[in-house]
Amino acid sequence: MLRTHTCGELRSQHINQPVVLCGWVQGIRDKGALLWIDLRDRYGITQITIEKENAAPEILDTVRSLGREYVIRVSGEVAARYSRTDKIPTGDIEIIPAAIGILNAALTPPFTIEDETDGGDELRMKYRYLDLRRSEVRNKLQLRHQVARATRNYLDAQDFIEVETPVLIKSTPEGARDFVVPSRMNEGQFYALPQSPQTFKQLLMVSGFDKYYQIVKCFRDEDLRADRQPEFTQIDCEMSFIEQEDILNMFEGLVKHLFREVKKIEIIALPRITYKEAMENYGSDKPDTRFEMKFKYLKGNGNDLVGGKNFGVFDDAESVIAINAAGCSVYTRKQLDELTEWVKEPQRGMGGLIYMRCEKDSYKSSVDKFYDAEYLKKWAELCDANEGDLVLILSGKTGKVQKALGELRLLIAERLGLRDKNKFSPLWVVDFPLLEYNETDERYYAMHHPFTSPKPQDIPLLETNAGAVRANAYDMVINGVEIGGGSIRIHNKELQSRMFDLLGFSREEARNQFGFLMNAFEYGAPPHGGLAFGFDRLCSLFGGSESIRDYIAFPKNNSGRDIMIDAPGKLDDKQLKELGLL
RNA sequence: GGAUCGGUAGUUCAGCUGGUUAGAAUGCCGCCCUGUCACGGCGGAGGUCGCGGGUUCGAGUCCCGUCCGGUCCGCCA
Repeated sequence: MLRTHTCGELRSQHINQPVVLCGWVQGIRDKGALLWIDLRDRYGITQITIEKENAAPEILDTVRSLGREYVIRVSGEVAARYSRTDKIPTGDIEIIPAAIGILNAALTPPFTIEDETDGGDELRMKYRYLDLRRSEVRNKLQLRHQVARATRNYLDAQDFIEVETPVLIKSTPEGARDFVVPSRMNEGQFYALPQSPQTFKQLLMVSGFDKYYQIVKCFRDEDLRADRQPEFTQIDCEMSFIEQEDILNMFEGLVKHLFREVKKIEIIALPRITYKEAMENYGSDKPDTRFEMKFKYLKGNGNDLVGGKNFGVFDDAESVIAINAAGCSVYTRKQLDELTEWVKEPQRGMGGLIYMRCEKDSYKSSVDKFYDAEYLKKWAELCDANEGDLVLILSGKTGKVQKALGELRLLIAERLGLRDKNKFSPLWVVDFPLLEYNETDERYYAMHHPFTSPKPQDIPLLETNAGAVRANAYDMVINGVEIGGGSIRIHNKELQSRMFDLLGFSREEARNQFGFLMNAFEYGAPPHGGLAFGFDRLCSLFGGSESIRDYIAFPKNNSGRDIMIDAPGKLDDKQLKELGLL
């Protein structure tokens, strides 16, 4: 060992002990007759103090040549500090060096290695190995380690076993685009990297493994976002001889365990709401329930508080839905115009925004011409709106209005400071639809994936009204982020085969792509189901960050590039020929 | 595939309706300082304003194209 201690562990009880430390030069403060070196490693910072008058000439020579981020080895004695600090845990002591050796020189780094670095994102990514020296970034990876460890502890205690599944598998057209890998030994053929180990974990259930999990890399060749990377990590789980209720309980337990171990927070309960309720109340299948601001239906959902006044916008609308932006009656005309423009943007596509300011005993709205005070009062009552509140109203086709108002709800909440990153509000969203109709392709797609089991009572609907069939599928949502999702699977060959029919697979396509799974189902497949958590997202949620990138040691940028190693890259002709690609 | 914001010193940014020698902070280099810890003080070096074209007497600034990066929509079973 080159060292006896780390830079984070020496305290006053070590005073007078001889020690050897290794680390990086964080900074040098030269005070003339006195000079300090901050020595940093993963564990902390320890101050090295040199009194020039009493120091050996070799030490002074060495120190003169030091720069930031030099790697050095310091042997000396622990001393009590003349002036202490409580800014760092080692602030009571310092090292009086007997010798300082340079283990390696360093160029001046392109950005400062400090918590408040001066480096921009791109530069930090290019020199990610330097960025990772910063405690802020290192702490995020340490948090990730803690979450992984706590996950394994919990699942291990529940008799789950971790099994690795292959990374070179077969491409399937459903779902996300696959990353593909050419096969040299099978010219013209390709492996695909798994979007998830879905079929393998189901096969493990057929094999009798009962309770499986894996913290596993998955790959999707789709465009990136702050919370999406082409390779990402899932906590992938599957269980046999269970029903939906068992899964929900088991993984409610996992999430509570993680919050307890990692965040020291007790989660009391995870409410469950149906997909339908989520859409009706929040306009989203991943509602942020840290705050209320639920939808109120002026029209639709059995209400009609707007009819018969010859206001075409409302009369022609399928739904008229409102939210109460508490305390926002002070919004200026300019602010409201800006919100109106926002809801009219193409991705939301609303015709406009109607508002009602609630003042003392009176209401002011943009539709005063059509609706008298009595009407407005009824609206206010429905929305629980009181003096100082602002009711925001959208109208149109139900689904579109829900979606747009859901986004508006989040925007208002953000401005009101209701999206507190230190508050956590987990819930289950259950009873997702089994299928989703795609207008362009004129066919149904599986909302979750084609192995999801319909609710038994809805199976007859498969022939008559397939869009209304609900699935035994569930998502765990925390603070408006989809953290995990799963389903009870189909374990019966006939039902699976019917599902493929419904999704427009020919018998042959189904056999080619998933024949191995269908065959397996003929050899005694147990009832089973499971779910997968987005591990990177879970970590960023715990860390209070929107972006998952800092929780991944070496992430890709927005274009799917690793700018540090400059990947992806071209292959030379020899390699291409070998792979049969030229 | 689309929208939008950005690219100026090693770095993070400012730079007005186009006008003399392009600024600040930080980092870097030198000198001074006996208790600093984001040390402080004084001085210095450091720029093809992403790239290409255009408008103009004159472009960091305006226009067109292009490359790179951020965010969002589509996409992500």
